[in-house]
Amino acid sequence: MTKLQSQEHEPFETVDRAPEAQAEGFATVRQAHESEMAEDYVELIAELIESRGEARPVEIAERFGVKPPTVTKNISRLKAAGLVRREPYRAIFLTDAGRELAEACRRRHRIVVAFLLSLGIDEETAERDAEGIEHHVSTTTLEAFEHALLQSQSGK
Amino acid sequence: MTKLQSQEHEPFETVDRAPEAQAEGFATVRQAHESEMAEDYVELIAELIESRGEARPVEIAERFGVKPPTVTKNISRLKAAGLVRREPYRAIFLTDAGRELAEACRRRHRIVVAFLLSLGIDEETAERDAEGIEHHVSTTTLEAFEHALLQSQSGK
DNA sequence: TAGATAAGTTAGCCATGTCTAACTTTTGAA
DNA sequence: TTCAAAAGTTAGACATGGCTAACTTATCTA
Ligand SMILES: [Mn+2]
Ligand SMILES: [Mn+2]
Ligand SMILES: [Mn+2]
Ligand SMILES: [Mn+2]
Repeated sequence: MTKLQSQEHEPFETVDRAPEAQAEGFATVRQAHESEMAEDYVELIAELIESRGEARPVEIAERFGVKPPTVTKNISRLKAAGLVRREPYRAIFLTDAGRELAEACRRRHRIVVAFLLSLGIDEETAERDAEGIEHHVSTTTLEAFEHALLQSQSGK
Repeated sequence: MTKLQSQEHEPFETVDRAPEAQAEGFATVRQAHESEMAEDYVELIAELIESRGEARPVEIAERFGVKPPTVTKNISRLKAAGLVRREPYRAIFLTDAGRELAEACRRRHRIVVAFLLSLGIDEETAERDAEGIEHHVSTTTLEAFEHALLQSQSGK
């Protein structure tokens, strides 16, 4: 309660930023979008392997809501990136790097969802929003979410 | 404190969802990314008009951290979408539709930033993360952010 | 075990959003 | 008032991530 200044009608101040800082922000968003496909794929592949024993293109296509050729193309990109291992017409496996990335993404995903749920948001909305938000949450913000989550758990 | 079940080591449950619901979530993310360029542009254009009197391609390019030809191309897309009005080599104006979209985006942006700040996140990180997150926040979630913000204001 | 069906791939198309190089228009200073 | 510098545009390239159509391979069932 030490520093109120003068805003009455305006709910929150607009933060003024240097052009260069702002540009960096947009660059960060673009980078996040570049990694997004890989993150979502390894995450889903890990979950399919866990729940179904293996990850098959049909299933992946169904879960993402895309057509099979899209999956084929993207899987070959993941392979080129060293995240999956696989032979044509066979199931898909994660490399060590893929598994590590998947674990980090699943953890982040769970935290984001749990955090949204803790705000009283319904499950469907929490999952839908988290699917996009997760890729834009820095380590700092993720930690803040975890912290807030602990608070809400002890306080309830 | 009425419904603890049985998780001990696992911090949060993974929400199991029907393939179709999951696919819808990813479709929502893809749609958000389709509107993203338009949203960020009208938002920035509105801010430039407000602070500098007009919105010029050079300035837009600098703030986004992209090259001028990218701005030219994107502005022509916005024009085709009916969000801006403009003649070659002149400054850029928002149409009524553009102004409306800009206002909604600016409001949403401010709320997301304010919410992140309320979690104790530093300004730079809040702005950077918000730039991506804002496009994935549903009305429901935005309202939850506003609500949490009110709580944190009264409680502090 | 043959043949039908399901799964997966290939080829080629498209939209988006970025870039560089080269050109045009506007602006402003001498 | 000219002309150089700054601003803006055009053309053409590229990567990404979707798609359909047509083909190939694998699986299952009669
Ligand atoms: Mn996602
Ligand atoms: Mn996810
Ligand atoms: Mn943004
Ligand atoms: Mn995004």
